[in-house]
Amino acid sequence: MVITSVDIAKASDILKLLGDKTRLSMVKTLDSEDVCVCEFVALYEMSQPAVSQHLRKLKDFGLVNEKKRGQWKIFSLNKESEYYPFVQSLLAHLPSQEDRLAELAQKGLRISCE
Amino acid sequence: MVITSVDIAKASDILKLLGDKTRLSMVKTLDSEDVCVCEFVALYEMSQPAVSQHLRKLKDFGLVNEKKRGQWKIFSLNKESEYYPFVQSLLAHLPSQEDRLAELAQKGLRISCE
DNA sequence: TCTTTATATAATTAATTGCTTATATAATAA
DNA sequence: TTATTATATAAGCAATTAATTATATAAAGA
Repeated sequence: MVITSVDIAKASDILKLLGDKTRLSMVKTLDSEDVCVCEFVALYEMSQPAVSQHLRKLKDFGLVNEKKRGQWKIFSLNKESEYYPFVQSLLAHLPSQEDRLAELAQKGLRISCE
Repeated sequence: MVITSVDIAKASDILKLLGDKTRLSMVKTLDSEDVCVCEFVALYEMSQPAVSQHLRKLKDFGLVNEKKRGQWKIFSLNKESEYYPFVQSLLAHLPSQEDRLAELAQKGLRISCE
């Protein structure tokens, strides 16, 4: 396994970004599936603007990509980011969030737009 | 390699703690050598109370240990912490801080108290 | 003893953060 | 067209953060 080096200042910026449980959970969730804004709103007890603002921060760091699908905005993890290996090594220690997405699907709150 | 799991809330707290370049640098530095407070004061352009406060936060999380040696307080990384594997996987991506310690030694600013 | 050195703690403050509400835009549905 | 749904942005605010200065304590040295 090749370990890419990230300078301290940039690394601490990324850790600060991920040092918020909502954003960290978002990134871990995106590690298994693409998710749209309204699904995140259903997933967290938080207003839609709050969710949008968290996602914007993740995007500003280039950690996630977004694409428009009809009225929905779908977010995905940017595996091309130079910081992806760094982030990935963190995510490996976190519990999978797939059950939370499954729960959402069971409530009929997942969108389908492919 | 066994990967230990850390829950999202605790992980985000640790990432927030390390999401400060001074504290992140301290932890990376301690990954190679034990360091006392006055050495950190020499290492960072920051007052002694600021350094003490950062070290206290690291200690409150159990990430570092301290021991008294005469008038000095020596800090070390707590490799017994349940979060050490998580932290270690981050540190692996950061550049070594050993040259900064060497520079300090060259200026005669390293203490010797063993 | 008195002074110096190393450290910790408390009070203060400026900057940052993460939410809220209000509002605007764009796409879809009726 | 009008209403609804999904999203983004702006303004405001309370809480948190990271530094500072001032001060206290303890150990070492003269």
